[in-house]
Amino acid sequence: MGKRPAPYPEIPAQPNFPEIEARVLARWRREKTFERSVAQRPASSGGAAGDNEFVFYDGPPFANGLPHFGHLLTGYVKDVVPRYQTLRGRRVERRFGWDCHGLPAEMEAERELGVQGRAAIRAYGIEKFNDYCRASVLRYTGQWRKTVTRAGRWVDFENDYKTMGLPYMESVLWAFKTLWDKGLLYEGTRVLPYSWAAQTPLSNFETRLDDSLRARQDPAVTVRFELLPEPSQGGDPLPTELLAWTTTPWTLPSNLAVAVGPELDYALLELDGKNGKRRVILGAACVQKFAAELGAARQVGSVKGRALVGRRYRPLFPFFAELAQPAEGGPGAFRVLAADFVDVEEGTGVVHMAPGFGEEDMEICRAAGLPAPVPVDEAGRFTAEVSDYAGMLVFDANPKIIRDLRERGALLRHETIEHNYPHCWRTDEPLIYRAMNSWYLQVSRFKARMVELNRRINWIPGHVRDGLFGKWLETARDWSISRNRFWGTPIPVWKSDDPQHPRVDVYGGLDEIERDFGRRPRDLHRPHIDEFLRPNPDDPSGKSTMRRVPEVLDVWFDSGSMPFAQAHYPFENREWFEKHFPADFIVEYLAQTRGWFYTMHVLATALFDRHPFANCMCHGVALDTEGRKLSKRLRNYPEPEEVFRTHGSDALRWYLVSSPILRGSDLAVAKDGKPIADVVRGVLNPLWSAWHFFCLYANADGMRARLGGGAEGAAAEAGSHAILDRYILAKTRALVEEVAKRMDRYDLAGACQAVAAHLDALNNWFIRRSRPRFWRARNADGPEDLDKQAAYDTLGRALETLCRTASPLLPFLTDEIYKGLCGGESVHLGDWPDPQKDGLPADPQLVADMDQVREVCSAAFALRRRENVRIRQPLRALTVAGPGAARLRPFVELIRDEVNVKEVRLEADSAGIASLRLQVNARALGPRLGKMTQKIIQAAKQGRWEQDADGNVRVTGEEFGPEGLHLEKNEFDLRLEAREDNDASRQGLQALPSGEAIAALDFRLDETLLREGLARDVVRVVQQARRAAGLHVSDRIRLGLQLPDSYREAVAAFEDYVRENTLATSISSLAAPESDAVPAQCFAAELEGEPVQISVEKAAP
RNA sequence: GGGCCUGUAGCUCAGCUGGUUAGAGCAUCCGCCUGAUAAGCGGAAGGUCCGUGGUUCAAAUCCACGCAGGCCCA
Repeated sequence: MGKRPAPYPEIPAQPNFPEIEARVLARWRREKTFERSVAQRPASSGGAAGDNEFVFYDGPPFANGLPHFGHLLTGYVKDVVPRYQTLRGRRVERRFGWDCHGLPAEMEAERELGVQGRAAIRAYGIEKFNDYCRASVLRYTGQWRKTVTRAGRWVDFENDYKTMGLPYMESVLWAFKTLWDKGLLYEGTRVLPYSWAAQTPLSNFETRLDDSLRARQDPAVTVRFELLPEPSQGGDPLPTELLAWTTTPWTLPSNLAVAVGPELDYALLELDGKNGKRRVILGAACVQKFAAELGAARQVGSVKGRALVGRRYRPLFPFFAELAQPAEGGPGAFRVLAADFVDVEEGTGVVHMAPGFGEEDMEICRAAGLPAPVPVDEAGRFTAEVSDYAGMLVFDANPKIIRDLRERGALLRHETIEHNYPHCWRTDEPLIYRAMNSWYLQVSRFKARMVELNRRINWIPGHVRDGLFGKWLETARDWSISRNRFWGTPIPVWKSDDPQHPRVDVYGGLDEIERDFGRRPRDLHRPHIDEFLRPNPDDPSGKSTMRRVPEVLDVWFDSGSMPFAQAHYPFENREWFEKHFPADFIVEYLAQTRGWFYTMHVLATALFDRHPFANCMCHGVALDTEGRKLSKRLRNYPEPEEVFRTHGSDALRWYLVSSPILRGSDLAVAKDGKPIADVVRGVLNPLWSAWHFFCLYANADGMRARLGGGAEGAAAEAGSHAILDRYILAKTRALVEEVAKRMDRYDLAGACQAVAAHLDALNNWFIRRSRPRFWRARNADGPEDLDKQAAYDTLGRALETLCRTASPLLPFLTDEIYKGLCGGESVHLGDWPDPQKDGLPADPQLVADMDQVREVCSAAFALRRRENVRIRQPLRALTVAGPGAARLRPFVELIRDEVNVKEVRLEADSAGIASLRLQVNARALGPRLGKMTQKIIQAAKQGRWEQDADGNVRVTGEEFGPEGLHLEKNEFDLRLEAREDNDASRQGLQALPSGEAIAALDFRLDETLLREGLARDVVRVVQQARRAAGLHVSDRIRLGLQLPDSYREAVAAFEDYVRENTLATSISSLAAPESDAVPAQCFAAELEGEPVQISVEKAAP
């Protein structure tokens, strides 16, 4: 008999997953699998153009940083969903994008070039600076590509988009111009969060990114503002001062007013000072806080804030003293103003106002006709206007300012407070608030529409729509879109440089610029674009020039433009854009509700009156086990490269995608990566194990599974075991449907759970129960071979379908198995399983029955455990009694084998061993009977009920009257329970959890049963010896045994059994050893404490 | 100060369109099988469902008020 060729790969039981992944990656690259998986799906299904596309937008990462753990998580989701949709037949194009502009790039360039600040950059040369930025932002693209590729993420790097590309930027200009034409842009002066370190204002949402709020210690001072006598009221009887509190002493030199709450009560205190009596005014509710300083003071009156409004005071500093004189009939500076926002929670109820440095200050002061001087330069240093502190960084000036106040007698209290203070997300330096000129998008005008359009978006998790994002939209403010920087899309506005001849031009594209300037920009970046000058057409003298304003656009304007700018819309691809907007799906981390999600929504609403994406998934943040953010500095996370090397990408993918982080919560990642190893153990190994089993036996038998249809037919032909075939195929169908349902809802974790549960059914039920069918010797075309073929067909089909179903979740492993199983093309080029075409029967009843079978077996095992009887010991009989028992008829063989009994009896009547318990269906009963429900539940629990011959059930008891209370059929279930006083002897009883049947195991043993049990014990030790000897599962052996008497007798009585189950061609007795030494070729073991020896010798086949 | 989320077994989390006895995985304990897998399988133990009130015949689930944690906004 010649050796049959192995139809399947010879694979190890313990695979090296990283090695497999490397192989699969090489194959994908060689066979251009990704490209083909996209290309083979038509964009339209024959209906409307593009109707077969699933549109995915890839949020562009900042290009000049390296990919980190968080990117991997997002990347996996960005891969799983498109792979799934591709299987479903959709065309899913995936363009990678690079976010090139903005502060991150500029900061890095400043650092590396040693050029700090705007003035230094101008001196260095804007062109050289920007050239440096351009080169540096693409520095890590290679590393990105490598990591993303290694993670198995399929994305198109060739056809990527870059926000610094000319076409992209031209689309951004178009957006600006379009918004301008709609009247949604304006230029204005406002107080903005300003990063003096980065020398630029930030948008309100940039200050909210990540952990920009950080604890910081600052001085808090309480200062005295000395009121000037009020001649009209005859003057104050004594010198009087207002107390004000601030945590930004450096703004005091710019103080122009103080504000009080008009309706608040203020206390008038009198105290003795060095220079005689004086009076102090502060919020009545705040007096207590200043007990230390004002303890000796007497309250001599109280006054409403309203009454203080208009009073003048002496400026603390001389720098802006001239503003006390009203400019054009206004009231002038250094007066008490009214402001509703003033409260007495913090401070004194009197608020110092520096309109150049506070948003509310500016509003209040502007209403009072006051200017907003800003004596602080771009770098956060005082200007010459404030001569005493000129050149000092404002925070550094605090101590000197406080000292000067003290010397001047203007300081009441100096303390230090720790508070949360916003910091610059790029430089980590504290921000200041500063009046700036800026360009604004008037978001407040279409806020309501954004809220409306948001209702069309499906957010995952759902609460984000009306919660985090919805609430944020409702409070949206105008967006400061300009930055006083260099590396960005230029604001396309040209202004006349002569105010006598004003003119403003806005350009929305290269053609328009060429038309007016006579040449076409080849690069829209500064400084080139700044060189486009022309005479002002509105100036008859011809002397003034149109010059571009210096600002560039906020980088978030770039990324918000991604849906149209990536396609150079509207200059090209008009149709393409229409078909790819809005996106079907995007995913980023939760904080992008302030970033990319938000800016896309703003621009989509303003420009197109549409929502930009239909399904948006927000995931949480990965933290370490201490709850800290993952940081390079702390090295508190498993290195991705290391995980790839040890466990592989599929394990990491599964770990992340199956975790609650996808539902928006945070995930604690253990640095040691143990949970990832658990994925290997719990998911990858079992899947591999099933495949290994298949290969092992199929190769030994030289048989192939027939996958192309007919498996079901083959299963039907086969004998008694075919029910397992039908079961696993029906179970597989249920899996396919469950995973589809989950994936369609973007519940990736749920899909993982379904796959993991299925693996258990496949390995620990179908395969384990089917093993004898794979063991049996071939017998050319006998019934054994038909059954064997059916088993291979079924297992092959189950594996093949499982691979296709799980391929988005485990793209490497499933492709490796699929290729070995089916040959030919990658699993990722196939279709989602179709139960009809793939012959997967729908049989929920069979699946439910099999679940019941497993319950019966579990019950039997529990009974054995209770009685301390090992499973190898055959027992006389298992009885399953109850109305549900008959359904198990087709499974008796299976149960008999699994629980090791000689007979399985199914009986409808369980009266002898079980009693009935009434379980009322409260859901049905409640609406009908209301209050009575609880009493009925009580009665049922106490067994106060009767059943008549027709099966009618009445609960009895005084409260239900003499007749009792009749229950309708749908209002109760009768469940079986083991009877304490059962009439069976030596029987263990265990009710099934379903209550439909009760299992009774007969533990009475006789000589034969005992012997068989011992024979099985012998078989077990022989199997251990086989394994120890390194034999193949199908090798035949000559078996030698040296056993205690009882076992020898058992082997003699069950010799055939022992031979069959150990593949022994002969069994002989070994001579009793003369010493304790074990002969070299023998395997030593113990049976019930007695030493035994076994020799296994490979026999001819 | 306001908003959103979270609070369930030792740990990580399901369940929460109200329905009697609250589940899973991991960890623990006990045991078992073994001609694929000991990186396996089974069984058991483990819970005032954060608290207090309320609605209801019935609350982990709905409502109110708290408490604790996270995030966001003032």
